Parts: sequence; C-alpha cells; structure tokens
Amino acid sequence: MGRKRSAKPTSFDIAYRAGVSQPTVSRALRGSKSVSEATRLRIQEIARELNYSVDKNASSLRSQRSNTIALLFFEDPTPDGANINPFFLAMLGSITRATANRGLDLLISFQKMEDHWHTRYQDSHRADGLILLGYGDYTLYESRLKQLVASETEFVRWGSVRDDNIGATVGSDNVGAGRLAGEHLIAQGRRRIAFLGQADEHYPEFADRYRGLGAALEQASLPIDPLLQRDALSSEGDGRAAVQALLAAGVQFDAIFAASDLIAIGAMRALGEMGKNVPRDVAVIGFDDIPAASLTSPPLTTISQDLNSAGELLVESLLAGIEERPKPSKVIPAKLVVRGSTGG
Amino acid sequence: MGRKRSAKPTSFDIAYRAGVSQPTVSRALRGSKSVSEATRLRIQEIARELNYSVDKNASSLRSQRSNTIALLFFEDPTPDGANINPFFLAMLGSITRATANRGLDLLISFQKMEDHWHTRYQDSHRADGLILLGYGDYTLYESRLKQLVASETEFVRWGSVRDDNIGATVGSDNVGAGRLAGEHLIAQGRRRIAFLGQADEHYPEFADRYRGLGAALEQASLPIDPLLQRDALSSEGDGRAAVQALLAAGVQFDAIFAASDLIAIGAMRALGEMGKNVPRDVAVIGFDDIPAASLTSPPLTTISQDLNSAGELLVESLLAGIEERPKPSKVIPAKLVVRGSTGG
DNA sequence: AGGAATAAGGCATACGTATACCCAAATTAT
DNA sequence: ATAATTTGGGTATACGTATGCCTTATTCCT
Repeated sequence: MGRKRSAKPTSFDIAYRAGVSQPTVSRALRGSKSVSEATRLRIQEIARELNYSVDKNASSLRSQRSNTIALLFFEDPTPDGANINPFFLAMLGSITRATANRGLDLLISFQKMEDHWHTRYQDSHRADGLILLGYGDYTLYESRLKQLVASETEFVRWGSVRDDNIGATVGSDNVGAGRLAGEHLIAQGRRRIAFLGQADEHYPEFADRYRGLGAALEQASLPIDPLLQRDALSSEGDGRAAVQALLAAGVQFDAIFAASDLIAIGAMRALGEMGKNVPRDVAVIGFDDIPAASLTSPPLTTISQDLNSAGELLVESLLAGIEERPKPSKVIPAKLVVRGSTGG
Repeated sequence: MGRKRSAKPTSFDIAYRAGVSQPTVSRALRGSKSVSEATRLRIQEIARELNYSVDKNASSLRSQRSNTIALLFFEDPTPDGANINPFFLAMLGSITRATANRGLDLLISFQKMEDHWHTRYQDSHRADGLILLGYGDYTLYESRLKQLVASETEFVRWGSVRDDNIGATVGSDNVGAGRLAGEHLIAQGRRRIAFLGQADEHYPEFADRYRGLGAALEQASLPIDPLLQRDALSSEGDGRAAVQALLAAGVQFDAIFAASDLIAIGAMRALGEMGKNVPRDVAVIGFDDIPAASLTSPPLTTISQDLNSAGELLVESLLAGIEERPKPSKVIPAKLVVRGSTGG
C-alpha cells in the first residue's frame, strides 16, 4: 500500500463533528449569511483543526466556476522556442500578483497560437477565461481571435488598443510613448531620428510608436523622412542589421528610437562596431525597460511600461467580462526612463 | 439572458448519438481496450463533431488525479517582490515544455514560502505535486520542507543534490561546475582567484561551487586563500560591494569567480569604476548564463546550466514520485561558456 | 460438442461540493 | 393576539466523469 490512507477530511467530517449538515459547512466556509456567527466560527475552528481544505475539483464542478485563469503566451514561432520575450516574462510577475490578490489560480502555457484554446481551457472548465500575451504578426492570429469570440470564450489580450479590436484589449499608450521618446530626443537637440521597427499595421503596437514619434516631429516642425524608418522585428540581430542598412544607405541620423530594447541593444552594438559613439554621435532610446537595459554601456534610455497596472487591468478586465460587469479603461500611460544612451 | 446556453456537450450527448452508454464513451476516449476499434472511432468522430472536451473538474474529481503540477517560486522576501531571479524565469520555459509534452497543466505561483502549500495545492486537489524553485537561506525553509514530507505532499525541488536532502532534489553538478570555472581560469594563467558568493552551508549551491573551485586549485597545487572569498547573495549590488571590499582590503587577485551572473555583472561594474580592466587585470566568470550575460562588455564568460534537462528531470522525477516509480538520476552536468571576460 | 476463456459493453455508483427548495422556530408588525 | 417575516439550517439533488462488477455473445480448446 505504501501510501497512507489518512482519509483527507471532507465537509461531511466537519459536519459530523459540528453536529450540523454538510450544506451548512459549505455555507459557513463560503461565508453565507444564512449561517449564524456562532455556528460559522465553530465550523471554521473544526476545519482548521482537521486541516481541511475544500476540494477544488468538486467545488468547480458543482459551481461551474474554476476561479482559474489561463495565461497564454503566443509568439511567432521561434526556431528554438526557448527564449521568451523578456518583457512578457516581466509581465508574468504582475499578472501572478493580480490573480493571487483575488484568490485566483493561474495556469500558464507557452504553446503556440492554436485554434483549440477554447476547447482546451474554457470548454474543459480548466479556466474561466484567458489572458493572451504576445507580439507577432497581427494578421496571423486575427482569425484565431475571431474563433475565440465565436466560441464565446472569455479573453483579454495585451496589445494596441483600437476601437475595432477583436475582443477586449488592454495596452500601453504606444502613441503617447512614441511621442515622449520623440520629444525627449528633440529636446536633446537631435533632429534626424531613425525609427527601428516595423511600422505597418501587421505590428500595430510598433506602428503606434512610430506614429507617436511622427507627432512629436510634426509638433517641432521637423520633417518625417521615410528613409529613417527601418524594419526590425524584435531581436538584437534585427537591430544590428537595421543600423547597418542605415549606414550602408548613407542616411544621416543623430538618434535612434528602437521599438524594443532588444532592437536598441543590437543597434548600439552595431554602432559601436562602426566606430560611432553613443550618445555623442547617435542617441539611442529603446522600449520596454527590460532588466538588461540598465546593464548596457552606456545604460539604455528607454520607455517603461507600467507593468503593475498592466497585470491588474488585464485581470480586472477579464473578470469583468466573466462576471458581466462593465469593463475598466484599458489604455495605460508609459513613462520615459532617461539613462546614458541619450546623453545627459 | 445575454449569455448563450449552448449547452456544452457531455459524454451523455455523445453516448446518445453513438447509441452506447456513457461509460463506453468515457472508456473510448481514454483508450480503454475494452471498447472495440470501430466503436471508438465512431465515438471519437462524434466527439470531434460536437466539439466535445472532457470536463476537467469532473474528471479530476472522479479519478482523484488532476494531471496538474504546481510550480512554486520561493525566494528570500525581496523588498519589492517584483523581480524574479532571471535564472528561474528561464527555467520556467523548460518546465512548461516538459509538462506540456506530458499533457500536464501547469499552475504557477510566486507566493512566498508558506507552510500552507500542501493544503493549498495538494489537499485541495489543485495539483498532484509541486515543483519548488528558489535560492535562499536553506535553513530558513528546511522546516517547511519537513512539513511537506510529513503531509506526504509530492514535491521536487531544485537545489544542491546531497545524500541527506529532504525530499527529492534535482540540481546541477555545482561542484563540477566550480571546478570547470577554476580550471578555465587557471588555464588562462590566473593564480589568485576570488570567489564572490556565500560559501557556507546556508547556501549549499554556492558552497558547492566554491568547493569545486577549491578542488581545481588543489589539483593545480595552488593555495586556497580564505581572504579571497567574499560573501555575496545574488544581486549586482552584492557583487559590487564584494569587489570594493576586496580592493579596500588590499587583497591581490587576478580573477573573479562569481556565484551568479548578477554578482559578476556588479563586480565588473565595480572593477570598471576602479579603473581595472576586464579581462586584462582581472578575469571574471559568472554562473547561470542569463540573457544579460552576453550583453555586457566584455561579454561575460559563465557557466551554463542545462535547462532543458532540468525541466525534464524535475517533472519526470515528480511524476515518478506520484506514480510510485523509481526516480531518475538527479545531477545534471553544467557547461562552460567562454566569452570575453576571461580573455582570449 | 460442451465447457472455458475472451471481448464488448451495460448498470450502478462514487467522487465532494454547492444550491434550490422547504420548514420550524423566533421575531416583528399590525 | 395573530399574521407576516426573518433567521438558521435541513433535504434532496445535480455537476460530469470514471470504474468495479456483471452480463451476454463470441471464440477457443480438447
């Protein structure tokens, strides 16, 4: 037999000792007001003594509510699949806190964007709702999102907040953040600001950031030169390549606004290799404020997204959907973090 | 009503359409051999049509098996609680993969080391077992581990593998890794190697690494100078302080073996500030190979732990415990990653 | 050919909780 | 004082699946 049969106590055991019925135990422990104070205290005391804990499966089965949220990471399939975007990893902390505060369990999965999510998580009652995290080509997963909507799966995702979003969306104020970055660089006397990142609508968040930069330039009556925009997806390699392309094209620039810190780091590295000094020759500003951002030399000026609010809002918004309450606002302001890479 | 009552299909619905009983459906879908091939295929087909998925709660309740594992991070309480050790974060990826491959769900929590884990996860049938991840003062949580053992909670933890471990433990070959580091530095002509990290038994993994370094020194007939060991816990600040202390004490050294990359990064920064060149004046080697390690200048030589094996072994070992099978081996070799910070 | 083994699946039930409904006693209202 | 509530809790049952125990055809063996 090996294993002890110490018979995990059930609500019946408690009921017996308390001299009440099982339903009363259930009610007492859930704080129903149709149990007297005295009885509740007695029951709670016994529960503590017996080291009782509600069986999650029975509870969820009966109540049709799992009090669990599934956090799903999806990204464009990477070759190794090992490295997760550090920004989302950081968000993990904030989301776990938000769920823990509400007594929710958090299920996580890194599986690629699939069309079976609603089956795997919602239909099977594993989770009451999904949080979707990931960059990636928007158009690629649009159809999946529609499927989720069609199957009435509750979900929220992190991304660019638009009026025509499919499903609930929470995200940073990317346009405002782009403007912040632009204004900062302009205030430093920079005039020719390169933007490294996809600027098309397949990557709405990046596009928003670029748009914000444009707004800042416009406000300062500076021209927007399309030659200064170079595609870069998210890796260091992309950033490096983009800088090399810029230099090879002979385009003049005195600043770089990278759509992510990884891109920025790659860019700085390429600049260094080409004999350019940061920030003297070229100021660099990134986005996300990943841990490595403060470790580069010079340390990277960047935009910091409010992760605490992010997790909180994602969870709150999801819960609101599940409980059919009105949803909270969904755009979160971002903050400029000035470090060495933009001078000063 | 607002919400659709599309009546999620149950095994009864399938049974009805297939003209069999509900138990047969259950058997068919679980692959019981007492259902004929033909019937099984028919049932699977219908299940697919109806978009059926087994209710996880009912299934777990009946079978008393949740097929879920809880991943718990514990660390010495940090002031903000926000930043998680990047090494463990990286391990998260490997563990999710290992669980996903086995069709297990993964529950995660960052809550501090508590004494209620068995209640919260195992007794409530949320999870079949726990994976514990975290550095921290061993003596602090020893009692908690004993409680887990006492409550017959299934768990594995990551750490220093000893014969007298409480509960199942999986970990890197820290002694071997320390030796690797030492041998590498010695091969580079270094003779006075400082060790930054706690070396006492409150931090067994660090102690093992120090021991490995000692072994390498001994083998090369070099003396072990206690003055060259300086405490450092895990942050950059610790690394920086340790280097400053070394310099202030006037101890000569031409290499540093830091017990973690964060410590190493802090040390490199301090060296830079003091006008010491890395690697010319002092070679530096870290531990963990966190993403930021390749971003420093010079890039950090470090020890890379085999994360894939780690996740796989943790999960396998836990599962073995749950299913009362013999457990696999538990010591994982580590690898030296040579970069610029140790020269050449 | 007749009994033994096997195959395929039905029947009944248990897992542990939450909740709709009901009922008696105590309280309040009129 | 009697009807109308309220309080506190009991009864019965449902949530959806998995499994032990039977039953009935088949197939097999000698």
